[in-house]
Formats: sequence, structure tokens, C-alpha cells
Amino acid sequence: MRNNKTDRRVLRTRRALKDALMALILEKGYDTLTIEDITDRADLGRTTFYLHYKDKEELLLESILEIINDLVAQTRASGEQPILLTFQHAANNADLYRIILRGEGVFKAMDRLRKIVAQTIAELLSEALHEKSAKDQVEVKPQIPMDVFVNYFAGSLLGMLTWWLEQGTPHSPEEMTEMFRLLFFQGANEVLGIDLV
Amino acid sequence: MRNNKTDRRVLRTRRALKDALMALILEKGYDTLTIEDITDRADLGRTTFYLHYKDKEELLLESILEIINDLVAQTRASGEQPILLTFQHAANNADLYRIILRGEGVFKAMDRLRKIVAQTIAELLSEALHEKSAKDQVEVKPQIPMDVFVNYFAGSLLGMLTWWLEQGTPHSPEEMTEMFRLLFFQGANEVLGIDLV
DNA sequence: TAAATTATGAACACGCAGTTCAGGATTATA
DNA sequence: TATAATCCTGAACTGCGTGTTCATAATTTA
Repeated sequence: MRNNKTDRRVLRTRRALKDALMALILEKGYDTLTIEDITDRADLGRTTFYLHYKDKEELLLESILEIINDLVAQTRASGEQPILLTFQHAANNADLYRIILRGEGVFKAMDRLRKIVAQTIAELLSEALHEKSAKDQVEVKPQIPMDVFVNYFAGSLLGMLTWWLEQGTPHSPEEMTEMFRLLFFQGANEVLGIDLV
Repeated sequence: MRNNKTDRRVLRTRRALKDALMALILEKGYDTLTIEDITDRADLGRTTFYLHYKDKEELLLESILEIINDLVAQTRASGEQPILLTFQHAANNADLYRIILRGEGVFKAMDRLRKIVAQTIAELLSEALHEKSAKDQVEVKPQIPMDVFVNYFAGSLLGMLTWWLEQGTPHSPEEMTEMFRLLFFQGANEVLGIDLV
């Protein structure tokens, strides 16, 4: 009895398929890609594909999760500046991020991403509010529901990321982080210098 | 010589196809839909479809543009409360909006939408800044580039819309507008009651 | 009513998905 | 290093949807 996922052939095959998929997506996009395109590029028989994945999307999803897990690990490790890390990570994997954020093929990926971000922020925020309440001896009460807030954050951040990548990363990750920080925390009125509302 | 688009049969056929598409999307989703599904529902021959549209996406795009144009027209007509109008319009066409914002099928639709919103805001903002400058006899200088700002706005608004629709519109359009207004203009620090940054 | 245009349905070629299966290749392990 | 387990391969097959052609019927405009 051996483990399904430790056989060298299996590892090699899956890596080859993921690499082939990524390379081909950057060359021709995702939608028109066929299974045979992928297996040809990976130098594998078409049948082999189905021994590992149900379809194209399952392969893409696994590839995406690999990248996201990498970001999450980095964030946990360095502990600081998660927003900056995100912009940097996106810059380093710009092509893949474009695919994810555009939702090409697997539109669910964007959803997942937003959920992950929202969830993460919810935890951080919960701590921050707790500390503040303990410190001031007064319960801090946000003016809007928590779930609205965290999803607004996730949407705004991912939206800004998407736009930035589509434009070809016109500003540095540091600049983007600073601008996002200003807009999100200080608000548009402060940033603009006029009170629109 | 007659006009291609005024023949009653043409108008009827296209309307039937659009209606069938919308109905079917709400029933079974977009991706797995076949041309024959659509023409069957519309009581038309499959061949007829190709007399009018290149493929499924072209039909969807025309359908989407119909809705967006409606919103733009309403906004122009009423002149006030564009954000509220947007939330209301989305609520009234929730199913379709979900499709658009998820980017199901035509991911470009989300891009277009963001560009339209960004463009609109850019114009409004330009006026507002001008007025303010003239009034104060001082040039108002935003702290960040205009294009970053307007796209941040568009991304945030559409992100919040998307989330709201996915959740099944848990709050009223008015509430959503107010929360968005608070978050966007006043900023997260003000809303939360603590200074995170 | 006549001419122009559009809708129809059968038929066809094509490409891709997904599966089966027998045989060869590679791997882990005893 | 022998061997049993596992994986890869390629040919073959079914099924489905796409997109096109064409002769004919139906509808519309003028």
C-alpha cells in the first residue's frame, strides 16, 4: 500500500501539467485551451490527464491555490505589512493574478479570494476592536455591520489590484499601498480635499 | 433596399432570443447553455440563431448592454442620487447583475462596467474640483492621481454591489448607499471608531 | 400582388470531451 | 535486485455541440 501522492511519476506529471497550463494561458489565454494542448505541451498522453484531474478547471484551481497559499504563508511568516505584501506578490505573479482576478475560466476563484481576504480581515479587526475596547474601558461600536465592512475592504483591495494589473502596474507596490491606505482609512473627502458628501 | 433592423421578423427573433437567454440563464446558468437550448426556448430554428449572432457571447453582450443603457438613461434623466439609483437598479435586475458582475461567460462585461463607472465619476469629479477651486480662489490638489481615484471608486462600488447581490440583497438599497457613502467618503477609521493606520 | 427578405430543417464536416482497455514503463519495497 | 504494484500510453470509440450549406416555405414590405 503506497500513498497516491508520493509516487515520483505522479508528482512529475502534475507539476508538468500545471507548468504547461500556466505557460499556455500566458500565450493563448485560458478559454480556448484544450486538454490536448496541455498534455502536448507537457509531453504526456491525453489519457494521463484524466488520471489526475476531472477537467481543465480543476487543474487551474489547484494551480491558483498553490500561489495563494504561498502568499498566505509569506504573510504569516513576515507578520507585517500584509497589504504591501499582497501588492508585491501580485507584481511578482502579475500574469497569473490577472487571470485570477479577471475570473477567466473559473469565476469562482475571484469569489474565493474575496472570501479569504474578508475572513482574514475579520479576524484581525476583531482583535483590534477588542484591544481598543479593553484599553478605553468603553465598547467600541462600528457604525456598520462587520460583514459589510470586511467585504467592502476585500472588494476595494481586489478591485484596486485588478485595475493596477490591467494597467501594467503603473505605480510601485509601495505607492499603491500608500494610496490604498489613504483612500480606505482616511476616506475620499480627506484625500480629495473637498467634502463631496 | 430596406433596413436590416426594422423588419418585424428580425425584431421579433432577436427579442425572443434575448428573452430566452435571460430565462435560461436564471434557470440553468450560462456556461452549460447550448445554442439549441436557446432556440428551442425561443421557438426558433437553430439555424436562425446564426443569422443574427456569431455566438452565445454576442447575444449575451447585446442583452447586457440593453440593461446598462437603461441605467445610464435613468441616471441622466433623474440627475440625482446616482449611487442609490445604481443599487436600486441592481436590485430590480438582481439576477442579471449577478451574471454581469461575476463575469460569467463574458468576463469583459465587468471590465466595461468599471470603465463606464470610472469615466462617469471622472467627469463629475472634474466639475466638482473646478467649482471648489473657483470658489476658494485656491487650486484644490488631490493627494493621489485622478485615474487611481476614479478606478478605486468604481472597483469599490462594484465590489460592494457584487457582494450584496451574492448575499441575496440583505439590506435595502438605501442602507447600502448610506454605508457605502460612509465608508468611501469618511473612511474606515471614522466608521470603525478606531485609527488602524 | 410581386419582389425581397427571413425562417426553417435536414444534412454534413469538424473538433473536443471523456472513457475503455491492453500492453509497456517506472517505481517503491522487501 | 527481483517483483508486485502502480502509472503511463495510444488507439479506438461514443457522444455532443458547433458552425455551415442549401433548397424550400413563410412572412414582410412596398
